[in-house]
Amino acid sequence: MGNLTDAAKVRRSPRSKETIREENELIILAAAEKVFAKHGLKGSTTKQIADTAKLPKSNIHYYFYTKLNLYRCVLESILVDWMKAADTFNTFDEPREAIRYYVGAKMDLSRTRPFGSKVWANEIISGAPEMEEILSSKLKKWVDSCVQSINRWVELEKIVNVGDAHTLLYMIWATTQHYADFDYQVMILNNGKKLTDSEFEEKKQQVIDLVLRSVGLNP
Amino acid sequence: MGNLTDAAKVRRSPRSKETIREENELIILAAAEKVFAKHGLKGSTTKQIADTAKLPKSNIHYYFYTKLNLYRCVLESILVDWMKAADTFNTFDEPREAIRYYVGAKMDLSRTRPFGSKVWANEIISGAPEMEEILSSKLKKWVDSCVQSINRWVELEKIVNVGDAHTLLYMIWATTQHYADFDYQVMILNNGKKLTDSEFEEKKQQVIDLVLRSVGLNP
DNA sequence: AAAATATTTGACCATTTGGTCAAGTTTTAT
DNA sequence: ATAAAACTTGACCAAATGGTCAAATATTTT
Repeated sequence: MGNLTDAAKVRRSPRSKETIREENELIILAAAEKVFAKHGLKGSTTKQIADTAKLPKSNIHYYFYTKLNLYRCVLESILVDWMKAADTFNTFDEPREAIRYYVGAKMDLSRTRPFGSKVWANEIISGAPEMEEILSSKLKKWVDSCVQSINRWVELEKIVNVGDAHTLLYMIWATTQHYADFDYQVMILNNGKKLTDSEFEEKKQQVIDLVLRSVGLNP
Repeated sequence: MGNLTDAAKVRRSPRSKETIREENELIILAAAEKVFAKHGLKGSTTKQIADTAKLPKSNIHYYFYTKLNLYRCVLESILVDWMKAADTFNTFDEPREAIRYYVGAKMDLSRTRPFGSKVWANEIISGAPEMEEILSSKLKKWVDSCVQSINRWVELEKIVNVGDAHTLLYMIWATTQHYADFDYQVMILNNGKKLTDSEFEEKKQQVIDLVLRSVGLNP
């Protein structure tokens, strides 16, 4: 057993300086995202998160103080990725390109970070008690500028008149996030097998085409 | 205080025979649907449900034994409404009518029974631990026949080729259920006001038109 | 009317929960 | 080298939880 201690020493030494905090925070955030995705804020326990992170429970509290604070940190960390995809929407002049890029990016996020999407879904479903501010400030502003873009495209007759631009946005959000939030259902209806990468790329293209046609654009 | 007892007697007497159980079960189911929608299975407490139902906690256990059993009963009761709307999809020959009717019915359900939709959403998000059987039997069968209908429409060139028919179905589900599951977000982005009945009818028509165009049909 | 059945309810309990704390260990700064 | 700061962790706690039970009340059956 003596050499085991030596091995541990060797393994631990390269882990240098202030990275300890960073590393552990990332481990805990990832574990928390997974657990919160499955059970929501109230349904998740700090012990579950600790076990998932393979750390003692006290450690979770040492880094994040309370469960609620950890939950907020998870939500915020998801928002960063969320906003990156969103920001591009208004940078394209042509609706075809804007929709293609944005829908594609949202589909990719659903694929790469399904737990994050689920945590957000849970939060909104339960009345967004922690995210009310962000929704009515940050998100509201982004949506307003999106709506303007869409309305301009309608005026320029680049897309058909969809009535309320929000309706189109909601369709895009709902459809793309469905592949993350309801991935289990998607799997069951795919004969119990998870979508392969190439299958997912197919669906992504199909979703893009559906959305394009829905506003009168020929894919 | 004597007449208060008399009043109670008078009020209670018309409540006849075996309706006691029926009445209470309905009250508890409604309360449970509301609470489960907000907090999920694990996050909800029997006390919350009891308070919402304005009954003592023991009463909930008397009628439904355990929290898990009550949860299952709620899910089943929602499924009934769900399936009613679903059954009609394959009764129409023309895709335009089938889509119009089905999307309309799903939107109406989102409006009239948002809590039910949320409970299902929560259940699927958390991996459908209680509904796995139903998903892979009942739902799978219905979806398969739906997919056939859609594929036939494609062959007859009544709608454009959407690739995998599932993609279209998911878009319909996701978009319509968005108005229930994310109603809080919809409200915030509607300047903090709930959608009025006439606003909702507008959105419903817009969703129908988007879906119709997405498969190449002119609304 | 009285026996049998169904409903109501408060008191109670073992378990689980989020969170604290202090004693130990490791890493960094001097 | 050694003091200071940061990290680790098991033991612990008050509050909340799902569920039980028996006694009281109401309803139905005979």
